[in-house]
Amino acid sequence: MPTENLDETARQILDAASRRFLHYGYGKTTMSEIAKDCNMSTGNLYRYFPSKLDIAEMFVHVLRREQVANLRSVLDRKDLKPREKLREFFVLKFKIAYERFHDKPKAYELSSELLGSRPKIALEWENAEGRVLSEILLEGDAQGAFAVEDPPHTAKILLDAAYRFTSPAVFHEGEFDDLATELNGVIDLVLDGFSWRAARRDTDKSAAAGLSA
Amino acid sequence: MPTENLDETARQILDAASRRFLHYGYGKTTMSEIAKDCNMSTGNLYRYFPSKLDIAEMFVHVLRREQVANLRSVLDRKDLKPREKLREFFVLKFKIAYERFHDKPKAYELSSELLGSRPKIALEWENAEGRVLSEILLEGDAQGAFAVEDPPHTAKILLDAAYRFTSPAVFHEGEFDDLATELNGVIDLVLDGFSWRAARRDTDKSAAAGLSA
DNA sequence: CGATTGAATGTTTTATATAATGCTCAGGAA
DNA sequence: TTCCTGAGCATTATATAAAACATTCAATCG
Repeated sequence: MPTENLDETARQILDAASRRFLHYGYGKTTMSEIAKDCNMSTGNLYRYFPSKLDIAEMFVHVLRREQVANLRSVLDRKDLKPREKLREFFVLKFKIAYERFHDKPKAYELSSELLGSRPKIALEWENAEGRVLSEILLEGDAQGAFAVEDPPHTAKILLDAAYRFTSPAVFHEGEFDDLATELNGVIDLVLDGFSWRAARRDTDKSAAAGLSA
Repeated sequence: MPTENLDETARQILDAASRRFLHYGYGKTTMSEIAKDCNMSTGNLYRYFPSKLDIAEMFVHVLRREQVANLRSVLDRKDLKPREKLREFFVLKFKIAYERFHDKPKAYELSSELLGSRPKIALEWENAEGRVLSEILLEGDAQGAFAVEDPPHTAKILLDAAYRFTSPAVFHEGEFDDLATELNGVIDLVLDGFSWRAARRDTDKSAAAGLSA
């Protein structure tokens, strides 16, 4: 469902719907409003999208794609070492989650509404982020910073450990700084875990070398 | 608000209310039903509890106290080493959370309802659990298994890292085993982090010893 | 023939009326 | 004085009617 191969008309519909979703929210925008914005009838909308919910899905799909691209940009930063990339990944993810809840209430409302009816797409998001994280881990592993046997699995573990700072459930006003501090505490601990594993792998290696020698 | 220094009448009210809460849920039990169960008038209930919500608060207070006592029992297990206690603490916490959602829907409904109106009491629960966890950390630190500068702070970090497995938000049928596996993955990583810190502390010590010698 | 329309349809939201409930308090019983 | 009652008030929940809505499709258009 990439947005590139969208019909011109479909894109027009998506744009009109997006504007209304952001401004008024999902529940408060009607199909006839979208149709009127596009100078067409309601019936014609259904030639391009199976339902209103599918328009919403495409809308958040675009949003999430931007966010994942944003996270992926951490991979390209030459100024960061692997461990710093890992931290930056989660700090950025935390910021994105916070802003989604804090500055874009309508987008947040839309996300929740969508996840209520289409729980599966949350898995897609997790997988997309997991893939980026896996690449960070793989790069770090190659450079000796981490000792990761199974990057996708480890990525999942890490996303679990940071879940509190990305779940929209418990953001309260002013908690931002406290949560950011705690997130860094979690990352510190996790990085120390990787240090241990990397050191263990080194000793195992030299032990094996010693045996074979 | 300990339950011990409760008036006889207050306890009677609490018992009657508890039975109805568990069986019918908070919304579906009325003050006059509770009063009838106690052979008294509705007005009299208010001599012992400020409001219906306060009865509910006392009710879940009792439940949570049992759960915290349950978690604390991990501390006394002679057969477990500190690291195993840490793991057992979180596995047990996970099971409790799962069962609360899975087998006792009414109790869960009550918890959510209460947290909606009294967000602060979630902090009390966290603190109570944090205190137990701090003790585990302190004991492990004394035995050299962990290197914990600030047990309460580290406890908070650990509770954050395990948040996903204790938050009621995303339990879905059948997910239990997968989540349990992932929880153990998180604990593995965290324990490796402690191993690293303990090893670092040892080398620091011997370095200092070497200097002073 | 593919693209579009807009009235018709069944469902969901919303507005309104009605009943039930949480809570108070003036007074009564012990 | 202390404990308790229960009718009364204000609020909240439930049931019902009305309006709005998402979706469909036979008919129209280019």
